[in-house]
Amino acid sequence: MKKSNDTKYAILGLLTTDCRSGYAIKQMIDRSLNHFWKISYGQVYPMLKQLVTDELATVRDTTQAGGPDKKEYFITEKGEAALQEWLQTPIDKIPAERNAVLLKLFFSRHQYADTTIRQLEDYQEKLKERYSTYEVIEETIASHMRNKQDAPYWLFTLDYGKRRTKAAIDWCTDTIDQINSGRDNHG
Amino acid sequence: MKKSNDTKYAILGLLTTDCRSGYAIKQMIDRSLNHFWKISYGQVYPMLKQLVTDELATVRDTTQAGGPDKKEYFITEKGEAALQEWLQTPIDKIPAERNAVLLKLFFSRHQYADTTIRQLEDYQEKLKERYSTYEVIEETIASHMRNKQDAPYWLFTLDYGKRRTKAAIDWCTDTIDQINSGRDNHG
DNA sequence: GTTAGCATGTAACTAGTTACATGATTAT
DNA sequence: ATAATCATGTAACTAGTTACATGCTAAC
Repeated sequence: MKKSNDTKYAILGLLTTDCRSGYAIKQMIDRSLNHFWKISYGQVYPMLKQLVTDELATVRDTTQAGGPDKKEYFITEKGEAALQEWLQTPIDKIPAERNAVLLKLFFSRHQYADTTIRQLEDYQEKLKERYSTYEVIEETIASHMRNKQDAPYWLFTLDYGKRRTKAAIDWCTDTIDQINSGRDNHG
Repeated sequence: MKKSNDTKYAILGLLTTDCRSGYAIKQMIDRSLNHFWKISYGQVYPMLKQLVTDELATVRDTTQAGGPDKKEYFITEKGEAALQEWLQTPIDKIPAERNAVLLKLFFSRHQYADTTIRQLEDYQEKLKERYSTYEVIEETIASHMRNKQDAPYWLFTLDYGKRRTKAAIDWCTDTIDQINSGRDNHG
């Protein structure tokens, strides 16, 4: 069983949009795929090299007027075939989220209710911030919409993030309430 | 800035429940923390060793009548202090979920609507399975309820998982509908 | 002159997975 | 006998992060 390395296909897929350089790919992931994918330069550049080695992409050195030199990558036919094959392959298992907040909550009988509530409030605040970044991503996608074909799919992924984040925010409110009412009963 | 290694505290925390061996810890995580944490034996055993080295736990060899030998671990006072300190520390950032389904959806203009829908249906099915495992976890927690003090917190984490999974299931339904109605318009 | 943004890359590290190896006991 | 469950562990690997190193251009 070979591992299919989704990050490889994230990069390959982005070569089908306007992203042609390692820098542009990193920017794009940070700005528009941020809610379900992330990557570091330490992955981007070696992987682009690998794509060329595997003949899934070609590279061309480009000198820009008014900007530093860069490398432009282009997906090959073999690359497009590989991308489509990957798109058709169903995922084998649901992504496992590792959530340190829940881990702490799980052991919270070792803690005063106050401290637990503070943790949940802090988490909720971060979730709200995240929710508001979805608005930013929505704008980014809207302004990128020369690519009309991509737009609906990109907005679907955004909707997913919003709904799940909303569910988590609401859970925080309700859980804080429950801890508070439990505390009142015992105090 | 030192990384605080949450897995270490997951194990340390479980030593405050009835789990005393590496095997028991692994079972517990698979059965009751499964929806927000996972671990492999390749982490458990070396980490238990590390806890002893760091004096956060002690170990005792135990021979069982009717069972193989095992090692029992006990949290020390230093360990309990470390656990509490970790519990009080707020998380620095929201866990980033890497979701290959969304990644594929993001590039789905390269794919027939049928194939995209099949992916979403497959994902939804897996989500429903996962949702039903929450019922199992709920039972496990209920049967473990000698530890009455832990119960409410464990059920909170379960509620989180249920709500978020429900949000994802509903999103699948709505997204499939939208893709279908879009296809009708263009066909 | 200095900050911000564009641009490319590597080395060392940390975390986590997978496959392997061993062996006891209990139930079918 | 043989499968399931209990029990412990390591080696090799893969993925991903962080810190570092370099250098250009444009705007303030």
